[in-house]
Amino acid sequence: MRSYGHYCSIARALDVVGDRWALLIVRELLLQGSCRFTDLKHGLPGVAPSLLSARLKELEEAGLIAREDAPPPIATTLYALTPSGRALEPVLRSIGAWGRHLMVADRGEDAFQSQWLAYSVEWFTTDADPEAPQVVIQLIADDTAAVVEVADGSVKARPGRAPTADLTIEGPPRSVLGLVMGVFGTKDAGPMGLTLTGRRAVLARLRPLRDAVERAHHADP
Amino acid sequence: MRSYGHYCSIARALDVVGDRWALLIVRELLLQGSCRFTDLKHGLPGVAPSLLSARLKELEEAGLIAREDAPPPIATTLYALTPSGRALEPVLRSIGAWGRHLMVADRGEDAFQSQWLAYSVEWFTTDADPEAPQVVIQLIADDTAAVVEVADGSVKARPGRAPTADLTIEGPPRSVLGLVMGVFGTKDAGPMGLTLTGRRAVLARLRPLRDAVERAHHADP
DNA sequence: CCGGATCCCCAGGGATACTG
DNA sequence: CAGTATCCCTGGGGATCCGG
Repeated sequence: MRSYGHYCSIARALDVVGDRWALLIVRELLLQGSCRFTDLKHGLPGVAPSLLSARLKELEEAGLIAREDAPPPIATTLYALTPSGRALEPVLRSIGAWGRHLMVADRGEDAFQSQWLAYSVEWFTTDADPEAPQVVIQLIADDTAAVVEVADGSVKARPGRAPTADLTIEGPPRSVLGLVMGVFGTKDAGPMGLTLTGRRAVLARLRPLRDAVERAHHADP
Repeated sequence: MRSYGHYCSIARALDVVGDRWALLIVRELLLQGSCRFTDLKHGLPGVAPSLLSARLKELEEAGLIAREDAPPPIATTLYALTPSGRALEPVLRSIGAWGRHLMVADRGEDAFQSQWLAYSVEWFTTDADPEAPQVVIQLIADDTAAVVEVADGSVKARPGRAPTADLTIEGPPRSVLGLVMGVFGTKDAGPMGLTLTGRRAVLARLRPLRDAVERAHHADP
């Protein structure tokens, strides 16, 4: 990317990660951990392979990414974040927090992946009752799935399915996320195309963090 | 900007503010407050007026910016952030925090402005001794100046000059910021081209916050 | 199937000039 | 002062192809 030419830490940061797709590549490496070119490509629907290749090279030169040749049985190159790249997590968290208010709009054809479902819950909700016993919630959004474990005041989420869950929420991505993030309540679950199986009460354990944009509106309407 | 087409709050946020210059426009409005087209242009060296005009229109449509026609005596249009735009401050803070480690590199010809000097100090340093009386530090970097007031555990900084200061630090931007941010100590002030006037000891009141990238390296080297 | 490289084409953005 | 208009060029989307 062409430099902004400003002696300012924001501008210099954007000189490095302001290119198209750059921060989304970091997102995928953060969520997936060390992974292959193809895994990245799959986690970034719409990216041209040539562009992905070019960005990876740039980010490697900038010291955000390291490529490691996997040991013999695998014989492929893996991409991983360096400490400097991992230090971008707060940036992605704050951007994601700001972008939450854009998730209610239905754009229909957007791609969706299970790791995005997982990070949304883990980053933007908290355990409403740290003293209560652990609960497991299974989320199924279209063909993606994630397991949410709420316990000891923290919320952990990962792509995949659990053998057993206290509650299973199934439906389109917008509805699953909307319910989990508190955009609407269980009463509206039906009209939103959701199917809830199990103890609905455990949903109360998941408290959505206050949205940054809403908070700003409330502070100064 | 072309949409990424991901149903993910990070990607949707970048659909809105991922365009070139967009976040820097927000930076200027955050630092300068409500201001005119020309003020923005001046705070964004290198931007083409046509591009600035286009971005302002886009950001206005996205609801981040509002244009207000100033009252009669002025008769110009002012641009200001809406609450939604102001909610981007944590994003700019985290990006700026990550970009701090890029500020040591000397790129020589970079533009520099007093409001960037001010926010760097205010965002990334803290009062090392909240009980001690207020101190005022005058920073002069080339032709820009900022006043830093340290008191009651907080650091306030603004562009401009103070009638009187406990300490005046003058020199090239990289050196002034390097000293204030703790990259080097007062012993190296001479070689860095700095001139210190007043009580050097008050510099100890300014404690730089730990750099995110350094912290990441230390956690996992 | 993996990890790219190559090619074409268009839109986004840089530079400069110009106008209400 | 507050933008538009114009020109040009690069960056990136899309598809295809190629070596391992």
